[in-house]
Amino acid sequence: MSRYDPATLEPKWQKAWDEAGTFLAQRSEDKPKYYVLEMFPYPSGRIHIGHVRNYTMGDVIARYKLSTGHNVLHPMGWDAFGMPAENAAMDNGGHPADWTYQNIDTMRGQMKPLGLSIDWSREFATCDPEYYGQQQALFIDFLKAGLIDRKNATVNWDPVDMTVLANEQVIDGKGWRSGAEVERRELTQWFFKISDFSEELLEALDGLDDWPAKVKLMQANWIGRSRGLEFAFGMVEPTHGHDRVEVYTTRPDTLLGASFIGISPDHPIAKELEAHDPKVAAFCAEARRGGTTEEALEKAEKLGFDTGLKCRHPFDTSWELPIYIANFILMDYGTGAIFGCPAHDQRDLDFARKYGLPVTSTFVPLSGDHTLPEDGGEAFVPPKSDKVRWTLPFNWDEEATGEAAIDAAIAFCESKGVGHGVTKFRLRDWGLSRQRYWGCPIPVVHCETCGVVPEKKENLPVELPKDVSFDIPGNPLDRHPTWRDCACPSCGAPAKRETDTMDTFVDSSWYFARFTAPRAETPTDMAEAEYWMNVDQYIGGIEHAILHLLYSRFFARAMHITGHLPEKSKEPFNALFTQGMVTHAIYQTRDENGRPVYHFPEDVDLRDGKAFLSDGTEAEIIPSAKMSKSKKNVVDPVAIISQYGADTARWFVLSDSPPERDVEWTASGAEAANKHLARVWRLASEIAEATTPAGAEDEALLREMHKTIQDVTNGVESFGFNAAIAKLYAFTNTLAKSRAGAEARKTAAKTLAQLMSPMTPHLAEEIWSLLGGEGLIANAPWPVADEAMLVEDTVTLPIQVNGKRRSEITVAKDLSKEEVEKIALADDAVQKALDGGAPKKVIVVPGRIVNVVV
RNA sequence: GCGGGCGUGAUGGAAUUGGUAGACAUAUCGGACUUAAAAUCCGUGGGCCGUAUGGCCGUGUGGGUUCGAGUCCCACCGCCCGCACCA
Repeated sequence: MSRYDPATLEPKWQKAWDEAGTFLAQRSEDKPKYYVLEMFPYPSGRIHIGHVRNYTMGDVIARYKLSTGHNVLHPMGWDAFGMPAENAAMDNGGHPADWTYQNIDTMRGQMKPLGLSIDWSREFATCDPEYYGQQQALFIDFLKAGLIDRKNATVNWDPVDMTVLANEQVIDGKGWRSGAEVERRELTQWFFKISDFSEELLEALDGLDDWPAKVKLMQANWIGRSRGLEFAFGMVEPTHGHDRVEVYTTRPDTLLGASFIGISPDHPIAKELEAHDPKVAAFCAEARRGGTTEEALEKAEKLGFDTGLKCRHPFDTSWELPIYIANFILMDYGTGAIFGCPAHDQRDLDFARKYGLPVTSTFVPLSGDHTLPEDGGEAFVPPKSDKVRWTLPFNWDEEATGEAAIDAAIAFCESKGVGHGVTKFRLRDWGLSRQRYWGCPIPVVHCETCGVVPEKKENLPVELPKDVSFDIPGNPLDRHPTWRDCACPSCGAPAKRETDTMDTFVDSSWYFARFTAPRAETPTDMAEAEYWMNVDQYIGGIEHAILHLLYSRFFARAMHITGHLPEKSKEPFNALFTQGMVTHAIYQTRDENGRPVYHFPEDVDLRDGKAFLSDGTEAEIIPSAKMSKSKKNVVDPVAIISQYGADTARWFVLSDSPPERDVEWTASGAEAANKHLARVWRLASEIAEATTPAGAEDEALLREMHKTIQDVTNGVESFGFNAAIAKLYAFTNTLAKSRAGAEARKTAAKTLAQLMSPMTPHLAEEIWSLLGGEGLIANAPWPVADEAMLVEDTVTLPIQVNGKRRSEITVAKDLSKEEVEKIALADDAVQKALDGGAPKKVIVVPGRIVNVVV
């Protein structure tokens, strides 16, 4: 007998699918459609095992939906703009486009052997001018619809390289290449007005029933709706034309605990002072040091500068509060000014202690030991829903929750004419400008007479020039000799092109819509979008829970407003699944200085759970670490496929862990997966030649088969791939041991192949054809469990005594509670526990359990 | 720092969502087949006590709710994801 040989059978079936056009998405009204999409990859150069897992999951769904009678759309493309291509050009020369397209070719070549059911005819890369030209058309439509704005934003400025840095290029507050201290600088930028949709994006989360609750919660917190008070502190002495400081606070109830006013270094008052006072200028320069991330701001040492200016408290004009410039206040938030209440905010308390400012509690706990912050305790910050005792209420009960107090405080302030209650959102507008070459050019022109003018649509795409160099920092578009110069689309006079390009999040915010009509002359084709949208199942990493998904939700709305998507697509992803990573053990030794040295898995021998190098040295095993090239704990899918075949890789990445969690890649696990597939192949080959007559064991096998159909179907439907695979293992064991007749075993083996076909499609096709299945298994209708074969007439119930399992009974399935109780109480173990007495209580959960309390 | 999540045998994990903890798989050990090895097949497989029937303990740690907790609540510890210019 020949053996399981994926190296010949996998290409054979891939060719068969190709020739039959099995996975070309077909629009037809006679079948329901199903659109399954995995987040498309960045073309980094090689696929990694995480891609294999991600795309295999999508493939299982796609193939399952195909066999349940759907027109399936399962496309693939490339998120191809971005910094790595420019960094490669800087480091090694060459052009970002060449680097990117070569990587795409490599990765496509690595992906195709996986046998994914992808409609490759729809493939595109976001750096194709055909794609980004349509993106420019969208930009122009958004601009005309008032969905885009221009204003200032803070960026990381590298004063040595004279360039804007991405957050990831700022390491410990220093530029990654220059090592210079980064400073925060303001620049005029383009913005999508996503904050206009804050309320809607928040409210609509409720309708996303098939999204993970945690993702919806993260988005809700990110959008961050808050109710607060906007009001002004009058200044004791006006300065440079300013006589008041506008603040927004979510805790107006603590207004009587106010201690100081804090303003951003970029606040208009701070800027005035900076221009006139070198000491203020020095402080502001110091305060602007470091990166722009929220994390950096929160973790930085809190610094303040006493301006000497004072404000009056709105409730008591004799009460004067000092105005500090503080480095932790961002101009982008609220009004760029706050009042500090040290008793009820730890950051304000640290600040107050550092600068010797007063601390006044406005409420204390209802009971228990409490050291007041004025006496050296921590800031008291209970949840707003907790009741506390107020020592300084204005118009509410002494015992009230923070929530009630805030509402009462807003009402009180409004009645006194001190400000007004407002609802604000944390969500900021989406700054899309990037001072980089390798992105979609922003299609506008700056004209001296006409101002900012959008490019004419017939001139799209505004293509990136090819003749650029990356030998000096900064954006090559800025210094390109001719590309910048153009004619104003409005008046025809000489003008300058915008040299900023778009954030790569823009590219990925509508690619799912483009897949429905990837060659259309407009961004989308409404008929195609009507048919294929929405994405029925979207699959990707949890790291995209907020930004990518929120931006896509905004884009879908904006595309609807501008007539590029139907109403129903305002929420473009019906269901979302976030999968875990693939991890791998790290093998580590130490050099003479105690520094870690890492070793590739293929250079390590595993014996008795220990790892040894070729020279016999034992290496430490660090399990389940995120794969990283520097730690050398990577496995190359290409090597796995050539060693075991794609089906083994696919089977393994699905088998060991629930899809939403991380899975640990182990050599022994991959080996075992391969052995199992070889066993299934052997089993099917034997069954193909079997001639045993029908017999008494047929029914037991078929019953088990129907149960397996049910379990595997449920598993696939609910993303329980690992559980489905466990059932398939169990059923393979049953089939291997079965003495049923040849016909029953053939039926069982064909069904087994069908149930395995979404995971191991090549092996499944091979078995299907071996056992005389009709056509391709990929097109065969999914097996349906026969309800009659699932019914059991008896059930085994565990008997607990005081919650501990002591015995079990087997009873008729529909036996009454009273009868079950009677049988349970008669059980030896129960009798022994009762010791002649009567039970205190008997709990009978039908079909589940009996618990006797003694 | 803030927001979100995760934690079960030597290992990856299962558990019908509050009802028999450890399915399925890996490592290990034992056996069959073989001159031998590989492959394959059968068995063992949380800890402790016991020849065994069985008993006690056990889901990161500590507490709580419940007839019953891996599952719910509170606190703590550890790890992971995100924090708006990485993709």
